[in-house]
Amino acid sequence: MGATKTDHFTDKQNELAIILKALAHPARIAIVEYLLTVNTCICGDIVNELPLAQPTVSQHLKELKNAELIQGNIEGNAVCYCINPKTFKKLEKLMDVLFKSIKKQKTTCC
Amino acid sequence: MGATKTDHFTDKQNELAIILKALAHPARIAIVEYLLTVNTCICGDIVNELPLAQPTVSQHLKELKNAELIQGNIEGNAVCYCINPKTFKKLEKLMDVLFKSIKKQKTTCC
DNA sequence: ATTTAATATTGTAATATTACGATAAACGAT
DNA sequence: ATCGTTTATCGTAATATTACAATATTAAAT
Repeated sequence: MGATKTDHFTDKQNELAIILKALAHPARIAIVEYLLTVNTCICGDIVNELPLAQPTVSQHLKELKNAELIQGNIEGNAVCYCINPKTFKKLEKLMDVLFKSIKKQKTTCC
Repeated sequence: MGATKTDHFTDKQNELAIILKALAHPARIAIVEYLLTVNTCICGDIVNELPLAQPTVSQHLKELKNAELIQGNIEGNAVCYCINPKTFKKLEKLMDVLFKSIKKQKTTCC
């Protein structure tokens, strides 16, 4: 016990859960929003922007990168980060299925 | 250390993170999807539907209820659950801001 | 009043997340 | 080669999440 029983759920359910989980932290939302305003920046810029220590920011960046929500390219001794629109589009599609289902529902509740 | 530093982020960032976190588990996505197909059901139906023990399902339902993604109405000795469309619409609006920003971005990356 | 059925809560073990200091690794500049 | 800059990783403490057995609660049925 303790670990999520991913085996028992569908691939789509697990995939959506992984992307949502990567976004489900205010620091990571802030990073994404920041990247959307500046388009591109190095890790140090994000460290300056957030009220968190450098290793913490680095860890959040790693999680966003693992979920493929962002991309990091090495530029000399710095790393240039940016949004990976592909994953966001995938997320949008998955969420759209949910949102459309909700709009189709007629009964409010029991 | 250990706890999320919610104080340092905006209300919107925290609000979105809380809703996403509530959805960011395959079991809870499965519950939401199931509720969307049946519109309304009692807790026991969800327990039968999922590969999880009754207390685990009850805990997931509580989290979805805390985030106001679902609603639970007492019906005799059973509890009738259903989707709360309001929160999903709020989520859709918050996500739409992100998705639109991504579409506006011209530069792919560094 | 007792029994049955449906949920919730409590307690707890296993695991995961969050945060950061200390340190390492990688590169450019001197 | 050494130094400064930038980022990642390691180690670790605090906290949160996930899961379930056992138990409690609630209400209907007998």
